[in-house]
Amino acid sequence: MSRKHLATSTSEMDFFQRVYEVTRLIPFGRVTSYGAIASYIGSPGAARMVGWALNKSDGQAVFVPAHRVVNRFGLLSGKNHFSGQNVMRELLQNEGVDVEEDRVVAFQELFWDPAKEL
DNA sequence: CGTCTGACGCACG
DNA sequence: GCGTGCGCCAGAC
Repeated sequence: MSRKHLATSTSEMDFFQRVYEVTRLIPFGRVTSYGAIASYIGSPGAARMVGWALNKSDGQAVFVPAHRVVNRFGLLSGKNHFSGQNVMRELLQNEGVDVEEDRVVAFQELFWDPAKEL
């Protein structure tokens, strides 16, 4: 059977697709971490892969708000992978997320944990 | 086909 | 309490 058919559950999708799906569910003005996503999709410890997947998210048909994903310290570790130097920061500030020194100021408050919120 | 390298996070000393 | 090492898995060389 073709594995391209519309998946009815996340278990039908591969790692990358799961990353994209969860990332799209991050609410406007909120942020989460690579590790939180990895853990939620059933691959705890595969935080690096989440970053790798988001890097490739550029070519996705549906927009993936990769700028809402930061590392566990709230640092914009992936900002260098956007088209411009401060694109990631601008996108976040555009949503009302305060960023200082490449770091989400109210990270703890704005943190959105898929395991808890979903 | 073996090895290195990541948008990370943790266990261990 | 901090530096070092390694696992996660896929892609580049």
